[in-house]
Order: sequence, then C-alpha cells, then structure tokens
Amino acid sequence: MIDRKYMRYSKLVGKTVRNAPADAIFDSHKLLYKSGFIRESTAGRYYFLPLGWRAHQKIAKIVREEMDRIGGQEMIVPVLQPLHLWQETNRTASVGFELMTIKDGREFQFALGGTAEEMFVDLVRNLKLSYRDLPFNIYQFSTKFRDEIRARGGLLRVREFVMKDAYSFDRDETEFKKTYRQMAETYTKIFKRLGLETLKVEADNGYIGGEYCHEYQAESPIGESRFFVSEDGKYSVHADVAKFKRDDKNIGEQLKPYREIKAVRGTTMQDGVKLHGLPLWQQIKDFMAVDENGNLILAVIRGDLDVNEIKLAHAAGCHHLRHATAEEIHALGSEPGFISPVGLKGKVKIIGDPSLRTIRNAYGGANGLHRDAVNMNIDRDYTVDIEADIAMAQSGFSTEDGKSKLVEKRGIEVGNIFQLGYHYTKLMKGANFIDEDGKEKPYYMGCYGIGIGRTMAAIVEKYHDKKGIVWPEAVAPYDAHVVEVGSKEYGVKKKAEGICKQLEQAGIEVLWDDRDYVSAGVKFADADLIGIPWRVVVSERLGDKVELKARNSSLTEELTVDQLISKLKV
RNA sequence: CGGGGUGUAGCUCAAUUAGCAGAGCGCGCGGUUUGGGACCGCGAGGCAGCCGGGGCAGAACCGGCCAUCCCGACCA
Repeated sequence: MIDRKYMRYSKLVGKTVRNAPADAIFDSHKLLYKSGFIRESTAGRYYFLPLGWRAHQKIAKIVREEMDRIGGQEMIVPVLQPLHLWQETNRTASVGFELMTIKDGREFQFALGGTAEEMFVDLVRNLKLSYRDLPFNIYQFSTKFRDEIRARGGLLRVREFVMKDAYSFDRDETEFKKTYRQMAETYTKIFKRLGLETLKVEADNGYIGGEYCHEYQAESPIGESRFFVSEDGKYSVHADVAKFKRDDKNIGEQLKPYREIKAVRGTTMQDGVKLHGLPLWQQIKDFMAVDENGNLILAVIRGDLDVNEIKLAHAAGCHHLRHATAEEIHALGSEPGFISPVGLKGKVKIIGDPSLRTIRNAYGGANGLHRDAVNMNIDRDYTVDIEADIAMAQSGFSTEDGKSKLVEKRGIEVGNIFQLGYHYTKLMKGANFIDEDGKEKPYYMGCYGIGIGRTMAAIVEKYHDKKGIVWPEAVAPYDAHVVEVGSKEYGVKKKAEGICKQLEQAGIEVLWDDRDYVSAGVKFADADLIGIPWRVVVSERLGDKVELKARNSSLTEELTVDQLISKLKV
C-alpha cells in the first residue's frame, strides 16, 4: 500500500544511470535518458517515466493556463479520424508520406492524425452555429502521429508526440486578425514562462494550408530550422520564405549579340566559370523539376543564387517537386548541365527569378552536350512564363527595403500559429455559420500548435551544465530535492521525513532521496543530474538546521526548517 | 528517399588467425564504509537482430531480410 504524498526516491520508477545510449548525441537526449525521464520504445516513440511525465505535465499546465486565459475551451477529439474528411480537403494528397492510416475490422479507413483541422471543422459545422457564438477557440492536448522518414535527436523530432492544437473560428478577417495577434502575444508569454526566449518568424504554411503563418523558434545551435533575422530586428523569417533585395550586377552594360559556341566542360557551375573566365553571377543556373502530376518545370536563376524549392513549388502551384531525371531532360531535347531557357519556351513551364534582370550578357548551356550560349539576355533571347521570387536567401543579403542585412540563425521550432482563412471552411461543405443578415457564411479560421515534448527538449538544451539538467522552477518535476546524509545515524531519516511533510503541507513538491544504501556522493551526483531547483540536505552534522542549495548556484546556506519553508514558499 | 555506419547482458564496450560467451557500470545477497559517483566477497542475467548457406567447428566468413543511428531532402 502506498499512501505517501511526497515521492520517495527509493520507490521512484526510473532511476538515474551513468551511461547514455551511444547513439544519443544531443545533450537533451543524453540527460533526459540518464536522469531517468525518458526511455525509447521504437525509433521516435518514447516512454515518459514518472519524472519525465511530471515535467511534461508542468509544461502542459502552463500552456493550458495561458490558453484558458484568452478564452480557449479545452476538449478532445478522437485519435482515429475518418479518412474521408482528409479526402474532402484533399490533404491525403498534400500531406503525402507523413500521413498514417489504419483500417478497422469493417475496412473503414482512418487517418492517425498528425493535426486535426478536419475534425474540429467537422464538429463545428454540425453544431450549426450563429454569429452570436463567435468568436471562439477550441483546443486539445493529444497524441499526434507523424510518419517521419527520419526521427532524430531524442525528443526533438519524433513520430508520436503530445501536441496542444488550438483552432479559432471567427466571423471575418478583421475579427480574426485580433484573434491572431492575441494568440501571438500568448505564445510569446507561454514560452517566456517556460524559460524560453523565442523569435517569431514568418514561415511557410506547408500542407496545413492558409496564406501566412509564424513559427516560434528557440534559438539553438542544434536546431533544425534555418531562419534569418535582419540586423535592425524588423524582419525575422524562415529560410523557406525569406525575401531579400537582389543587387544589380552589370546592368549598365551594352547588349551584345547572342551566340552559341562549342563548350567542352563538365556539368557544374564551376566548370562554366572556369571555361568562360567570367563571374559566377553572370552565368545562368537552370534547374529542371517535376511536380506531383509529372509536369516539367524549369527554374531559371542568376548563377550565384540557389533555387529555393519551397518558393518554386509555390510559384508553380504544386505541392511537391522532385529533380528531373536525365531521361526527362533528354526527352525535351536538352542536356543535363547544359540546359537553357532559350528555345524551351512552350515545351516546359519556365519560372524565372527577378535576379535575371540584374545581369546582362549572361552565359550558360545551349541545350546540347558541350554547347554553350553567351550574351543571353532576358526578353530578347528568352522569356519566362512566370517571373517569381524563387531564390534562397543567404546571410549578408540586403533586406527588401535595402536598409538592413540578413543574419542567419538556427532554432528549435517549438510552436507555430497559422492563418487558415477560409481554406478548410470552403473545402468542407456546410462549414458555415448564420450571420446577422440571415445568410450562411464560412468561418474564418486559424490554428495554433505547441509540441510539448519538443519544448521540453528545448528547455533542457538551454538549461543544463556538465553535471546535469538545471530545470527552471516553472517546469521542474519537483520543487525541492531532500537529500538525507548519514541516514542511519541519530534519527536523520525521521528528521528528513518530518521536513518532507512540512514542505508538502506548505505546498512545496518534494522528491526525497531516502536511500540508505548509497553514499552521499551518489545522492549529490543524482540530485545534480535530475536538476530539481532546490536541494535540501538533512544530516547529523547540521544539527537542527538544514542546508539549502540552488541547482543553478554553488552557494549553500544553513537554515532552520521554518526559514527553509518561508524561503521556498515564495 | 539517396549516402555512410552499427547490431554481443538493462547501459557502455571487449574478445589475437574461426576453436568452451567476456569486462565495467547497473541489479541481488553478505560484510566494511557514509558530505561529492567508496570497497571486499558471492550471485543472477545471453537463442550473439532474424533467416538461410558453405565449413570438423561461426559472434566472426557468404547471401537475404529486419532494426537502428548519423549526414542530406520535410515538420510541433
């Protein structure tokens, strides 16, 4: 029978261990494993042990408090989502490989949700609401499934995780904008309470849909997200969608006559530079891609820039792109490494970057093996079907207004907020409310996610030292770690238990290392590893006093029990 | 999905030329210790990822499969 409130370490499931798995490379993964917070089931699916789950719950509690503060209403939807809802919004195609599906015994198909827009919209459309019910915001905490091709980094990128996902329903865009702004402020506040300084960056909506969104990035050298912040701080943006000003090159040069010449060279950009003895930027880069329907798309860009495939997909109006094969390029009458927009007009959709207008008398391939063209000029020698920004920004590039420069950063994406607009409510039949004028109108929506486990990993990445985790007080699994030293002597154990009781009564959550079979050194090392903010030592040497030490400090002080309680209660 | 690894005890890792399956940590028992990862003794724990092949003999060689990690393309 167990009737204790405070947790005895001797009974805790999930003790510390000395070695982390050899394949754990990130500090958060190693430390959460060694301190007994998590264990792996299969790749990308984790057990949260009691200590780990407490930290997880602390994070969720703060998220919940802040969602509730702005009127969010917590609920839950089924984990298995009817697949026909995903077909209704065409996401079975756009999500692609990440969507997991499952059949029940009657062959009815479900999606294992990685997000739940359809479910919430389906619920709301069946509720038949009016403008009087608006606006509202409903959310849940639930396990999400993403069939990630590659899980990695412990909790940083997994296949199964708890996410808080919220969905807002507004009457129109004007009302929505207020909701979105409020949610943005709430997110900043949530992460601040969790100990994370986040940057809100513009990003791509991807398969979620909608027109704009923002990610919350916790800056970290091990983060997988690349983004840019301008030096003046006015622009922060994911690398996928970063805009920049293209500098003019030889724009004043006279146009020279177009010529095609023999060019025995390799197929890289550098081979072109070497052969012609001209700068990289004067070369034209051609990138042949294929969309999900098999349509060929030729991206053309200034040679010193790289094609951004996200931007290119947007410009082409498709979901996914792959590189064209050599056979596909040959079938067009061209040659890999020698592709040119000249003469391909009409055979393939040509998308050109505005950077092509910053150069004159460019050189590049001429659609034949060892054939190059020189003095190529846009509009005169070739035209593009679509002129659009398809370039990848780079550190040091000018912002669009030309007043600042972009600086590259890396971060862990811990949350994001999406404008969805009418994306779902127009695709899903009947997702309307009755407005004041008696007419049915679609809801204007947004959605908002926070990955709890990833946030936990981001916190550990930021708050640790050589000895272990240093939890911020708000998310620590316990407030105080009582360590008894010399347990068998002079009633130390009894005294420690008494202190634990008093702390609990004062509302302080206690983990009590009551083991009398390990040395003091082991207990201290474990306390450092687990990282609870306050360590309270009880020992015979201290008499009636206890020793208090903060995990994030090397200073100790001796206090009476009353002083201890009043200090920790704050 | 491309490239590169790795699969031996719960974890970290050994094992000469193929010749009885090993160590440290951890776990259990006994004892000595007790303010920064103490020590002694004893013990438990293994279908060597799976399947097949050649061989007197395989953890090791060959083939296939599976799992898993790292680097690239995608996401909370």
